[in-house]
Amino acid sequence: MIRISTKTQYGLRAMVYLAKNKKKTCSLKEISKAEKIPFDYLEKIVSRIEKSGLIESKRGSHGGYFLARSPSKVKTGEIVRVLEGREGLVSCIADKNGRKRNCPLSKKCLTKKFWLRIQNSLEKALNSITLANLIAK
Amino acid sequence: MIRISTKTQYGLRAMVYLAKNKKKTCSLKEISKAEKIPFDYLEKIVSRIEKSGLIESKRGSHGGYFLARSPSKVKTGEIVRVLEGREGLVSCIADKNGRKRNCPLSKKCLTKKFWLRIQNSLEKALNSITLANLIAK
DNA sequence: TTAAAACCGACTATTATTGTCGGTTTTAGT
DNA sequence: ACTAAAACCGACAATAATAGTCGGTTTTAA
Repeated sequence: MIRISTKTQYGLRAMVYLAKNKKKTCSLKEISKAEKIPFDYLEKIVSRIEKSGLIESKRGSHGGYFLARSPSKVKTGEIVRVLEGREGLVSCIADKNGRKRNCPLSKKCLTKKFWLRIQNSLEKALNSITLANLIAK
Repeated sequence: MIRISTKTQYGLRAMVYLAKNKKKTCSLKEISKAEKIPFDYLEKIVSRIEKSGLIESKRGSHGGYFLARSPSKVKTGEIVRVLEGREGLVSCIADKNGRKRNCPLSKKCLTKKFWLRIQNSLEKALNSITLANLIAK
């Protein structure tokens, strides 16, 4: 089966943690311990998410991270998109620096529309679930 | 976005080619040329598909490959599963030599069920489309 | 002033992907 | 029987992506 990178899994876990603790700012140390994610790697991941605007940070002592919006306003699809990077389930679908290896068939290719359809269905699934849904159960 | 490997893309294209030419046996040379897939790589891919039983081969001169079933009986999900290998969208979901890196949280993890849900939705999409559907349009 | 935190860029190790190569075996046609 | 075309096979190699590490700088509350 197609794999989700552990980066994305870590990232989602971190986001869920922030959603569960949305009253306070959470330090990387805290998240890293609670979720058993390597500290330095987590930093890179969270910094990436922060740049996307999904979370915000407070620097200095007693600093940390917190959600930029309420958990019910954060779709899991947004998180996955930020961390998985590249656009397109297959390389011949659009680019946004997922690098488009131009398929030599393009026009005639019967599979392109198919992959597009799968991609849409996947995105639909991801966008139908929010962080609030995840912490609800 | 999550990526489908080019191996799987090649494999699907090859299968579509066989579906379009289901009257005859098609040689790798022929498929490779028509679909612009590196010959040696294609061989590896097709050999893998053959072992799964989705296609059959005839050896020797005038040999080649052909579908083991009618295109309407071959779900795209089967092809993807064979080529993508590993089970589970995330590593903590089952193993079948996708190698399970055991998640230290397991029980408490709120995200596992989520990934499972996404995986199901993806499989459903893939299993709802057959080779016949692809060549129909 | 100090300690705890975010922030940053470069580096490294490991693994997966995408091929390539050199050969063997099988088979139809001559 | 010989030849050419094909499948079949295992090992190798190059590249890219992933996962993780490291050494520092900057900011801020106490």
